[in-house]
Amino acid sequence: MLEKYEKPCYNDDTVTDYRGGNMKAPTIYDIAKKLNISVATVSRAMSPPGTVVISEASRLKVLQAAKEMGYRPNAQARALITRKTRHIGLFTPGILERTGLHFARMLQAVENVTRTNGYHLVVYGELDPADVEGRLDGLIILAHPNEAVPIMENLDMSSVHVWPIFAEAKVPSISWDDAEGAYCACKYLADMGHKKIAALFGDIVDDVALTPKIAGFRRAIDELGVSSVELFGDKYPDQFENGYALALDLLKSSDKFTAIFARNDLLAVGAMKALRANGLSVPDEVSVIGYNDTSVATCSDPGLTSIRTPIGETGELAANRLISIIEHKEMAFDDVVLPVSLTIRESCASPKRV
Amino acid sequence: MLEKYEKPCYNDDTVTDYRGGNMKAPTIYDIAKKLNISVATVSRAMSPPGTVVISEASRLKVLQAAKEMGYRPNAQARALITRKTRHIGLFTPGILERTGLHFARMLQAVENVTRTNGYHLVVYGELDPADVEGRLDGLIILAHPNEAVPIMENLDMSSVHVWPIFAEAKVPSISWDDAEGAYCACKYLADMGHKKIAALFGDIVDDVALTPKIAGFRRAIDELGVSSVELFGDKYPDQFENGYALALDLLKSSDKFTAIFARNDLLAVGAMKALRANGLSVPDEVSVIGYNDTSVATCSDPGLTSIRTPIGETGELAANRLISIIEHKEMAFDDVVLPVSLTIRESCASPKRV
DNA sequence: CTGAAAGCGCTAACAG
DNA sequence: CTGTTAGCGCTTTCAG
Repeated sequence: MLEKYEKPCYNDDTVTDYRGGNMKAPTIYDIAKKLNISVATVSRAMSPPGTVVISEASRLKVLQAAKEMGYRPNAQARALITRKTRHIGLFTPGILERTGLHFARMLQAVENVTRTNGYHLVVYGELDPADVEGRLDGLIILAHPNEAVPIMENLDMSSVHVWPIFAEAKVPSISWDDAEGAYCACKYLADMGHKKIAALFGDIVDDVALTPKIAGFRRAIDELGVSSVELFGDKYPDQFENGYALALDLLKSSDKFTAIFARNDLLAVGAMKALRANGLSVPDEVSVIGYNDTSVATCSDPGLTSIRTPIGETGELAANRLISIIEHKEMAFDDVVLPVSLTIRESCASPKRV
Repeated sequence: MLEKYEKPCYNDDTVTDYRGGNMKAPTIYDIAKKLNISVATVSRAMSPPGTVVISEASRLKVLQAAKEMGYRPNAQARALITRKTRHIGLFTPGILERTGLHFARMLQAVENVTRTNGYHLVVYGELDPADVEGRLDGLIILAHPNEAVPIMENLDMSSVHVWPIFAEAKVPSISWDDAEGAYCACKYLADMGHKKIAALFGDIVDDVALTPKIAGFRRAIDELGVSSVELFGDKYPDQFENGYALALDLLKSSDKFTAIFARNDLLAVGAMKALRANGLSVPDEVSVIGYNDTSVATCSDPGLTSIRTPIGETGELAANRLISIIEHKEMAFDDVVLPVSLTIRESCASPKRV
């Protein structure tokens, strides 16, 4: 009976535990041989229940033997024929600089979803579409449109784009509402009674990712009838230092602002430091509100009131959607814009300074 | 001439650019057919120069055709036969909670090294050795020994362990010198004139990862002839809150400390906040030194003097060493302990309070 | 130096 | 429901 298998069987019949020795890993041929059945049946037993025709008895018998023998399906052989690698990529250029403090939160969410669904997450700080072709089932692009678009255009696989602004209609996108966030921050300040709000935008004006925040801020200013000063520019590579420098500029001018809205938390805490260095207390004399609600907001003193952006949720959603697309549960989906919220701490109060 | 190839050729002769149409990707058979040579020669041309016998003329001819046809080697087919996947894993449980603020720095370094060497980095927040078997060429284990050891014992591949303490002699390890770090912090304080130093250790005493810090701290205390108070316990899940609470406990006691050494930066800034809340100024009345030199140290006010641990360097070294092992350039290497350093900011000064 | 042929371990028709 | 068989795309002896 055993002779009919032409494929070589490397392991003899005494194999009970692959880990025990240093022989080659058992294959479906070894299982088939041991059970006197065909490799096809073994293969069928290995595929997810319900996706293939096989008797319950066979499935159980094979699974049992496989367990005893320490069998592990060979991912490469499977991928070679199914054309699915069960790898999902995450492209995130400038892990530290750009995505900064958000990154761990995002990665954790994405990794959790991919792993739970049986995918392996491959992380790239740089990416050439050519050398991931055929290695990935799909890609999550966590990048500024400037970097994302060239990738998307040459990519031969499913992908989703995550960024607080839409990049392209061609690729499904997940983002969060930065216009609303900036509006909300500004309104919070105005509602407290602030009449002149300074905005620390930092980066260069034509940065597409900054646009929604500027728009939201300006809309609030107009609607709420308060006045504003907008500060741009980033002299230093470090956001904290930029916040410090920008706030200093602000103080040198004669603007009678009583509140500062910062484009991100680092800029905000930098500004707070400059304020204190100039004898101004936060929030008694000047209120400061940050953006992103990162760990620096939690541990600054006073605690920084900040707009919370749904980083983790975004990552989770992106991963889930990508998997749906890959598995054809969902061929396409509408772009999603997640809401932001306000985390109130101690850095804002009604204005006392005039 | 062409009939001799039994393997099917899916692409006709007009193929010039795979991207142009939606036919299947070209294989070595397509190249061989076009060039009227054997697939063996094509295969040889694809392997790294010098590793295989082939005439320079053939190699160039094949490479040229491959480029024109948009050929990409199939990673799975190659892996199936070579038994090398060119994937390296990074196991890092509790990406956010545990590895916290370091994580991005470490990941960036590791990703950079792996990518530069032609490897793809797969990240795992949880890992069962069974389901990475055969998918990875090696694994970087960035985990507390409690989590690392069970993994290492069941792992069937090369691995290196990264943690500020040795876990096992069996696996090469890279770490940094926390004993020296704690000593150095304490000495810095003592040299400034502090006579009683409080240590905020936070976590439970028997945590193996804490041991070197405690040992280093105590050695400094003994050698330098200063006195100390050690505080343990973590009431809250959040380190910042723990720092705050621990400092409060300290203030309630009658200890006449003038300086605080904190086990990590978050604990330190939490303590600074508690100090200020009690009307004590840093560093005028109490000096505070942190550990790890993370982003919160940079942006706290006053800037937190902190022990810098070489996270990025560690990741880089770990990845390089692992690759050396995988490629048999280095069969084994000595465990490495990287030095730490002191980053001086504004949170420490000579004691004025008595 | 090059070609023919044998697989790597697995899945998927296609028969039975 | 199960077995046979033909590959997936590539590397690697082994001849020539």
